[in-house]
Amino acid sequence: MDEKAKLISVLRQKGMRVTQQKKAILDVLLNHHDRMLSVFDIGEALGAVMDNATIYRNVRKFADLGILETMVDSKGVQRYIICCDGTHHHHFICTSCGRIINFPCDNPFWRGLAQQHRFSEKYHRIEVYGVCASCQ
Amino acid sequence: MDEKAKLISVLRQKGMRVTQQKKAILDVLLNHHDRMLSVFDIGEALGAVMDNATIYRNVRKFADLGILETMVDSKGVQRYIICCDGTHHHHFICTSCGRIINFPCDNPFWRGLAQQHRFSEKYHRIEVYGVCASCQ
DNA sequence: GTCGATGCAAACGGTTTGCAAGTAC
DNA sequence: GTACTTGCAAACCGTTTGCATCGAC
Repeated sequence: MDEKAKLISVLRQKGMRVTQQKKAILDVLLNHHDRMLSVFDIGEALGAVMDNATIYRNVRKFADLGILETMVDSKGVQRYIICCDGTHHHHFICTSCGRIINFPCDNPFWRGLAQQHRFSEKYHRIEVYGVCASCQ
Repeated sequence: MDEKAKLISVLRQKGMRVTQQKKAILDVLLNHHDRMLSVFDIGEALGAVMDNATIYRNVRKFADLGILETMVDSKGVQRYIICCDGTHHHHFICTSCGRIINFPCDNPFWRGLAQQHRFSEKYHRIEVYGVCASCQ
Protein backbone atom coordinates (compact mmCIF):
# COMPACT_ATOMS: atom_id res chain seq x y z
CA MET A 1 0.00 0.00 0.00
CA ASP A 2 1.52 3.31 -1.02
CA GLU A 3 1.66 6.45 1.06
CA LYS A 4 -1.44 8.00 -0.44
CA ALA A 5 -3.62 4.93 0.10
CA LYS A 6 -2.42 4.81 3.68
CA LEU A 7 -3.41 8.42 4.30
CA ILE A 8 -6.79 7.90 2.66
CA SER A 9 -7.52 4.97 4.90
CA VAL A 10 -6.67 7.16 7.88
CA LEU A 11 -9.27 9.67 6.72
CA ARG A 12 -11.86 6.90 6.38
CA GLN A 13 -11.01 5.57 9.83
CA LYS A 14 -11.68 9.00 11.29
CA GLY A 15 -15.11 9.10 9.68
CA MET A 16 -14.09 11.68 7.12
CA ARG A 17 -15.49 11.50 3.60
CA VAL A 18 -12.91 10.95 0.91
CA THR A 19 -13.63 13.54 -1.76
CA GLN A 20 -11.86 14.40 -5.02
CA GLN A 21 -10.70 17.63 -3.37
CA LYS A 22 -9.08 15.90 -0.40
CA LYS A 23 -7.32 13.45 -2.71
CA ALA A 24 -6.05 16.25 -4.94
CA ILE A 25 -4.69 18.21 -1.95
CA LEU A 26 -2.95 15.09 -0.65
CA ASP A 27 -1.39 14.57 -4.09
CA VAL A 28 0.08 18.05 -4.05
CA LEU A 29 1.41 17.63 -0.52
CA LEU A 30 2.95 14.25 -1.32
CA ASN A 31 4.55 15.65 -4.48
CA HIS A 32 6.16 18.39 -2.37
CA HIS A 33 7.07 16.42 0.73
CA ASP A 34 10.33 18.40 0.96
CA ARG A 35 8.76 21.89 0.88
CA MET A 36 6.54 23.93 3.16
CA LEU A 37 3.48 24.93 1.18
CA SER A 38 1.07 27.76 1.84
CA VAL A 39 -2.61 27.48 0.91
CA PHE A 40 -1.77 29.76 -2.02
CA ASP A 41 0.97 27.35 -3.16
CA ILE A 42 -1.39 24.39 -3.00
CA GLY A 43 -4.06 26.25 -4.95
CA GLU A 44 -1.53 27.23 -7.58
CA ALA A 45 -0.28 23.65 -7.91
CA LEU A 46 -3.89 22.59 -8.46
CA GLY A 47 -4.30 25.13 -11.28
CA ALA A 48 -6.56 27.50 -9.34
CA VAL A 49 -9.64 25.34 -9.83
CA MET A 50 -10.32 24.69 -6.14
CA ASP A 51 -11.79 27.22 -3.75
CA ASN A 52 -9.29 28.44 -1.17
CA ALA A 53 -11.83 27.98 1.62
CA THR A 54 -11.90 24.28 0.78
CA ILE A 55 -8.12 24.09 0.96
CA TYR A 56 -8.08 25.95 4.26
CA ARG A 57 -10.72 23.66 5.74
CA ASN A 58 -8.96 20.51 4.61
CA VAL A 59 -5.41 21.37 5.63
CA ARG A 60 -6.81 22.31 9.02
CA LYS A 61 -8.49 18.90 9.29
CA PHE A 62 -5.36 17.11 8.10
CA ALA A 63 -3.28 18.98 10.66
CA ASP A 64 -5.74 18.03 13.41
CA LEU A 65 -5.31 14.38 12.43
CA GLY A 66 -1.55 14.75 12.61
CA ILE A 67 -1.12 14.12 8.89
CA LEU A 68 0.47 17.55 8.40
CA GLU A 69 2.97 19.61 10.29
CA THR A 70 2.15 23.31 10.37
CA MET A 71 4.39 26.33 10.77
CA VAL A 72 4.09 30.09 10.44
CA ASP A 73 6.63 31.76 8.17
CA SER A 74 8.32 35.08 8.86
CA LYS A 75 5.53 36.98 7.11
CA GLY A 76 2.89 35.33 9.30
CA VAL A 77 1.65 32.95 6.59
CA GLN A 78 0.66 29.45 7.64
CA ARG A 79 2.59 26.69 5.84
CA TYR A 80 2.13 22.94 5.71
CA ILE A 81 4.25 19.88 5.06
CA ILE A 82 3.31 16.23 5.07
CA CYS A 83 4.50 14.28 8.11
CA CYS A 84 7.10 11.79 7.03
CA ASP A 85 7.18 9.95 10.35
CA GLY A 86 6.22 10.34 13.94
CA THR A 87 9.73 10.93 15.27
CA HIS A 88 10.66 14.20 16.92
CA HIS A 89 12.82 16.14 14.50
CA HIS A 90 13.53 19.62 13.15
CA HIS A 91 14.26 21.17 9.77
CA PHE A 92 17.11 22.61 7.81
CA ILE A 93 15.33 25.09 5.53
CA CYS A 94 16.96 26.27 2.30
CA THR A 95 16.30 29.98 1.87
CA SER A 96 17.09 29.69 -1.82
CA CYS A 97 14.81 26.86 -2.99
CA GLY A 98 12.69 26.18 0.08
CA ARG A 99 13.77 22.56 0.38
CA ILE A 100 13.50 20.88 3.78
CA ILE A 101 15.99 18.44 5.28
CA ASN A 102 15.02 16.70 8.51
CA PHE A 103 17.37 16.20 11.38
CA PRO A 104 16.73 14.44 14.69
CA CYS A 105 16.58 16.36 17.94
CA ASP A 106 19.60 15.09 19.84
CA ASN A 107 20.20 16.17 23.38
CA PRO A 108 19.08 19.84 23.42
CA PHE A 109 21.77 21.95 25.05
CA TRP A 110 19.42 24.16 27.10
CA ARG A 111 18.02 21.44 29.36
CA GLY A 112 20.37 22.16 32.24
CA LEU A 113 19.64 25.88 32.05
CA ALA A 114 15.89 25.31 32.04
CA GLN A 115 16.24 23.25 35.20
CA GLN A 116 18.38 25.97 36.76
CA HIS A 117 15.56 28.48 36.14
CA ARG A 118 12.97 25.93 37.31
CA PHE A 119 11.42 26.29 33.87
CA SER A 120 9.39 23.20 33.04
CA GLU A 121 9.66 22.65 29.28
CA LYS A 122 6.62 21.38 27.40
CA TYR A 123 7.76 21.60 23.78
CA HIS A 124 10.12 23.55 21.55
CA ARG A 125 10.67 24.70 18.00
CA ILE A 126 13.94 24.83 16.11
CA GLU A 127 14.35 26.12 12.57
CA VAL A 128 17.75 26.27 10.92
CA TYR A 129 17.97 28.44 7.81
CA GLY A 130 20.72 28.33 5.21
CA VAL A 131 21.59 27.15 1.71
CA CYS A 132 21.34 23.51 0.66
CA ALA A 133 24.04 21.60 -1.24
CA SER A 134 22.41 21.86 -4.67
CA CYS A 135 21.81 25.61 -4.35
CA GLN A 136 25.38 26.52 -3.41
CA MET B 1 21.97 57.63 31.87
CA ASP B 2 19.07 55.24 32.10
CA GLU B 3 17.91 52.79 29.47
CA LYS B 4 15.25 55.07 28.04
CA ALA B 5 17.56 58.05 27.64
CA LYS B 6 20.05 55.77 25.92
CA LEU B 7 17.46 54.57 23.41
CA ILE B 8 16.26 58.11 22.76
CA SER B 9 19.78 59.24 21.98
CA VAL B 10 20.05 56.34 19.52
CA LEU B 11 16.93 57.65 17.77
CA ARG B 12 18.40 61.15 17.59
CA GLN B 13 21.70 59.80 16.25
CA LYS B 14 19.82 58.10 13.43
CA GLY B 15 18.16 61.37 12.46
CA MET B 16 14.78 60.33 13.81
CA ARG B 17 12.54 62.87 15.48
CA VAL B 18 11.78 62.15 19.12
CA THR B 19 8.03 62.50 19.49
CA GLN B 20 5.70 61.97 22.44
CA GLN B 21 4.40 58.86 20.65
CA LYS B 22 7.82 57.26 20.26
CA LYS B 23 8.62 57.94 23.90
CA ALA B 24 5.32 56.46 25.04
CA ILE B 25 5.87 53.30 22.98
CA LEU B 26 9.38 52.92 24.38
CA ASP B 27 7.96 53.29 27.90
CA VAL B 28 5.54 50.42 27.31
CA LEU B 29 8.26 48.22 25.84
CA LEU B 30 10.64 48.95 28.70
CA ASN B 31 7.91 48.23 31.24
CA HIS B 32 7.37 44.84 29.61
CA HIS B 33 10.94 43.86 28.81
CA ASP B 34 10.13 40.25 29.77
CA ARG B 35 7.10 39.84 27.47
CA MET B 36 6.51 39.71 23.75
CA LEU B 37 3.99 42.42 22.90
CA SER B 38 1.77 42.69 19.84
CA VAL B 39 0.78 46.07 18.42
CA PHE B 40 -2.61 45.46 20.01
CA ASP B 41 -0.95 44.89 23.41
CA ILE B 42 1.01 48.12 23.11
CA GLY B 43 -2.07 50.08 22.11
CA GLU B 44 -3.99 48.64 25.04
CA ALA B 45 -1.20 49.50 27.47
CA LEU B 46 -1.35 53.08 26.16
CA GLY B 47 -5.08 53.26 26.82
CA ALA B 48 -6.15 53.16 23.17
CA VAL B 49 -5.30 56.81 22.59
CA MET B 50 -2.68 56.22 19.89
CA ASP B 51 -3.43 55.25 16.33
CA ASN B 52 -2.39 51.70 15.52
CA ALA B 53 -0.77 52.84 12.26
CA THR B 54 1.58 54.99 14.33
CA ILE B 55 2.49 52.02 16.52
CA TYR B 56 3.06 49.81 13.48
CA ARG B 57 5.27 52.43 11.83
CA ASN B 58 7.33 52.99 14.95
CA VAL B 59 7.91 49.39 16.01
CA ARG B 60 8.99 48.72 12.42
CA LYS B 61 11.50 51.58 12.64
CA PHE B 62 12.71 50.43 16.06
CA ALA B 63 13.18 46.90 14.74
CA ASP B 64 15.16 48.25 11.77
CA LEU B 65 17.45 50.05 14.21
CA GLY B 66 17.94 46.83 16.16
CA ILE B 67 16.23 48.23 19.26
CA LEU B 68 13.56 45.54 19.12
CA GLU B 69 13.55 41.83 18.44
CA THR B 70 10.59 40.67 16.38
CA MET B 71 8.89 37.30 16.21
CA VAL B 72 5.72 35.84 14.73
CA ASP B 73 3.52 33.94 17.14
CA SER B 74 1.65 30.73 16.35
CA LYS B 75 -1.37 32.70 15.12
CA GLY B 76 0.75 34.68 12.67
CA VAL B 77 0.75 37.86 14.76
CA GLN B 78 3.93 39.93 14.91
CA ARG B 79 5.30 40.45 18.41
CA TYR B 80 8.05 42.68 19.77
CA ILE B 81 10.39 42.74 22.73
CA ILE B 82 13.06 45.23 23.67
CA CYS B 83 16.61 44.03 23.06
CA CYS B 84 18.39 43.59 26.35
CA ASP B 85 21.80 43.09 24.80
CA GLY B 86 23.49 42.24 21.54
CA THR B 87 24.43 38.68 22.44
CA HIS B 88 23.04 35.71 20.53
CA HIS B 89 20.45 34.05 22.72
CA HIS B 90 17.07 32.33 22.70
CA HIS B 91 13.96 32.34 24.87
CA PHE B 92 12.17 30.18 27.36
CA ILE B 93 8.56 31.28 26.89
CA CYS B 94 6.01 30.70 29.65
CA THR B 95 2.74 29.56 28.09
CA SER B 96 0.90 30.56 31.24
CA CYS B 97 1.98 34.18 31.82
CA GLY B 98 3.97 34.96 28.68
CA ARG B 99 7.15 35.76 30.57
CA ILE B 100 10.45 35.45 28.68
CA ILE B 101 13.70 34.09 30.09
CA ASN B 102 16.81 34.43 27.96
CA PHE B 103 19.36 31.69 27.56
CA PRO B 104 22.61 31.77 25.59
CA CYS B 105 23.03 29.66 22.46
CA ASP B 106 25.70 27.17 23.47
CA ASN B 107 27.09 24.81 20.92
CA PRO B 108 24.05 23.84 18.81
CA PHE B 109 23.88 20.08 18.43
CA TRP B 110 22.99 20.00 14.72
CA ARG B 111 26.19 21.56 13.39
CA GLY B 112 27.79 18.24 12.49
CA LEU B 113 24.64 17.05 10.72
CA ALA B 114 24.40 20.25 8.69
CA GLN B 115 27.97 19.73 7.52
CA GLN B 116 27.16 16.13 6.65
CA HIS B 117 24.31 17.34 4.39
CA ARG B 118 26.54 20.13 3.00
CA PHE B 119 23.90 22.53 4.35
CA SER B 120 25.44 25.94 4.94
CA GLU B 121 23.69 27.47 7.94
CA LYS B 122 22.99 31.22 7.93
CA TYR B 123 20.86 31.64 11.03
CA HIS B 124 18.43 29.75 13.24
CA ARG B 125 15.51 30.15 15.58
CA ILE B 126 14.88 28.29 18.81
CA GLU B 127 11.82 28.74 21.00
CA VAL B 128 11.31 26.68 24.13
CA TYR B 129 7.79 26.69 25.56
CA GLY B 130 6.82 25.62 29.05
CA VAL B 131 5.80 26.89 32.48
CA CYS B 132 7.99 29.26 34.50
CA ALA B 133 8.82 28.82 38.19
CA SER B 134 6.27 31.34 39.50
CA CYS B 135 3.42 29.85 37.45
CA GLN B 136 3.93 26.26 38.60
C1' DG C 1 10.07 77.20 7.87
C1' DT C 2 11.13 72.54 6.66
C1' DC C 3 10.55 67.88 6.60
C1' DG C 4 9.58 63.91 9.08
C1' DA C 5 5.67 62.02 11.99
C1' DT C 6 0.86 61.49 13.12
C1' DG C 7 -4.22 60.52 12.65
C1' DC C 8 -7.69 59.07 9.89
C1' DA C 9 -9.71 56.31 6.56
C1' DA C 10 -9.34 53.25 2.98
C1' DA C 11 -7.15 49.32 1.05
C1' DC C 12 -4.90 44.91 1.35
C1' DG C 13 -3.95 39.92 1.97
C1' DG C 14 -4.46 35.83 4.48
C1' DT C 15 -7.99 33.37 6.84
C1' DT C 16 -12.67 32.21 8.55
C1' DT C 17 -17.60 31.69 8.29
C1' DG C 18 -22.73 31.32 6.80
C1' DC C 19 -25.43 29.25 3.66
C1' DA C 20 -27.40 26.83 -0.21
C1' DA C 21 -26.23 23.27 -3.46
C1' DG C 22 -23.62 19.06 -4.25
C1' DT C 23 -21.92 14.40 -3.27
C1' DA C 24 -19.85 10.31 -0.56
C1' DC C 25 -21.61 6.68 1.83
C1' DG D 1 -31.72 9.78 2.15
C1' DT D 2 -28.57 11.74 5.41
C1' DA D 3 -24.84 14.14 6.84
C1' DC D 4 -20.61 15.82 5.55
C1' DT D 5 -18.37 18.87 1.90
C1' DT D 6 -17.95 22.18 -1.40
C1' DG D 7 -18.20 26.78 -3.75
C1' DC D 8 -19.33 31.30 -3.36
C1' DA D 9 -19.55 35.56 -1.16
C1' DA D 10 -19.13 38.21 2.72
C1' DA D 11 -16.93 39.09 6.92
C1' DC D 12 -12.78 39.35 9.77
C1' DC D 13 -8.43 40.80 11.52
C1' DG D 14 -3.73 42.15 11.43
C1' DT D 15 -1.18 45.17 8.74
C1' DT D 16 -0.01 48.73 5.21
C1' DT D 17 -0.64 52.95 2.68
C1' DG D 18 -2.17 57.73 0.83
C1' DC D 19 -2.89 62.07 2.24
C1' DA D 20 -3.71 66.29 4.73
C1' DT D 21 -2.37 68.12 9.07
C1' DC D 22 0.75 68.58 12.89
C1' DG D 23 4.95 69.30 15.39
C1' DA D 24 10.20 68.52 16.34
C1' DC D 25 14.17 70.73 15.22
